[in-house]
Amino acid sequence: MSSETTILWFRRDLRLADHDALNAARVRGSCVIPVFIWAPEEEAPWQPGAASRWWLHQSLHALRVSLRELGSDLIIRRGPSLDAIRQLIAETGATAVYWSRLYEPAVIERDRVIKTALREAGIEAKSFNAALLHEPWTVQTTQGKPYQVFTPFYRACQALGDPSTPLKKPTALPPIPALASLEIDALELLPSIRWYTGIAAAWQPGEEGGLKRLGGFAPIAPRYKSERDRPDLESTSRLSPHLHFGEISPRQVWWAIRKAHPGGAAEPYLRQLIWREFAHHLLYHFPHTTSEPLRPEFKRFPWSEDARLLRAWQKGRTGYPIVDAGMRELWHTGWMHNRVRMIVASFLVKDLLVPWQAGARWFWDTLVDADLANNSLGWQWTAGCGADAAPYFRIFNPALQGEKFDPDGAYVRRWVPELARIDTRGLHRVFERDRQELAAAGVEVGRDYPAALVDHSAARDAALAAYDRIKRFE
DNA sequence: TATATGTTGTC
DNA sequence: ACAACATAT
Repeated sequence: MSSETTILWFRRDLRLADHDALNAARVRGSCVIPVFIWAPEEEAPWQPGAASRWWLHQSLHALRVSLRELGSDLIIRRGPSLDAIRQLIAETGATAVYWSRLYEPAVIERDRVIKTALREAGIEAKSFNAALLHEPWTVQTTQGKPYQVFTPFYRACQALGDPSTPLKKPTALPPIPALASLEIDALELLPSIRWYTGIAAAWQPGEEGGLKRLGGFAPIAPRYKSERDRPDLESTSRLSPHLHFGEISPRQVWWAIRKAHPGGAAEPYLRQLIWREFAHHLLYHFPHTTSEPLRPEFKRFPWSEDARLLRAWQKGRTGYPIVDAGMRELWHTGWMHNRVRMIVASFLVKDLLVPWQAGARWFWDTLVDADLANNSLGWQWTAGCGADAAPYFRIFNPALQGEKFDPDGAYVRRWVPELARIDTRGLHRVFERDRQELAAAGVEVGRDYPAALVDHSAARDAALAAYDRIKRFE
């Protein structure tokens, strides 16, 4: 009996369907012991932020309910992870530990140490893929090197063909012996101040919530092609937090979309899944890019460390309506539309000249889908210092972007209600309008809505001049 | 998945 | 007057 006991170590694979490690553990023997170990310090310097912890709390609850429905349970312990695993082995006589791989540098190193220690102790330690269509070392250039440009990476992935079809969720699981477990509340993942009510209203964490979201999105996925850039519409999948926590797998998403649209009408969306793969590829092969620019010349970029500017951006008080709408959507819901992420990021980095790392940190703490791979890629792309980077001179004009992608102003009116009565023409450039006109809509700039933090045209010139300075010494 | 500006074409 | 396009950043 004990020789068949397998510890199933859950981390960010919080689902029961399409779970290779779970499947292998069931095949191996009659006893599977699901465990979650809370050890945030092992992920330093990128331990989960506040929004992620809220999500994790909910997701662990959902996973525990699902496991109990199938006759099993979720044992919850505190780290250090290796100590907790050893303790469980002593308590259960387990002879194997299975888990799903992650790709953050600190986690890779932690897992490597644990795998080695377990094997030296005669335990079968085995990891599985659960998070990616193609793991980072399975895609390489003809030179055998990692990709640094998206399009060739995308083609290489296409050449690898469709992933295997997802595994079904088990209908029953073996019962587990009586073991001590913490309550989820004991992990204190929820903040003492209840700032998360807006987040709770917007999301259903957990496998069921993820599958519901996928089921709702798959039929309308073709809309993604034409409406993806419209934050005032609901045309994106909003699957990112579910994917981050592994509540659904990219294989499940891939096949649900493919089967709903065999003609290829949803290819633009599937291409975005490959961006996610690309981000993990880069994180794995260039692990320093979480904090350092991939292009070294950006190390001497003359950033401004103006805390006042950073704070205004964080609070959504920049005086640029589309930027403020995005930052407030983020604060209230733990999420921001991707087009708006690019706009607010460009504003922070290029208009305010605040280091991209400061923006990445804020996103890390406030996004429910905060993901080290995606976050690092996104910020470096915006700053122009990363792989496949936007050339530095691509500077978003927040007024133009607003007019183009929020043409009716509905997104701004929703998240910046003090501007709700201003007519659409000129809503996105409220700083250019005269006082009387705004007074008629009940707005006094500087009292009801902040004056523009910087003049975009001048800020653009300053950013280009700063870039010119680092370029000259290339 | 950029923008500002200048030139050319069309009415 | 303004769209369409080219080009520099």
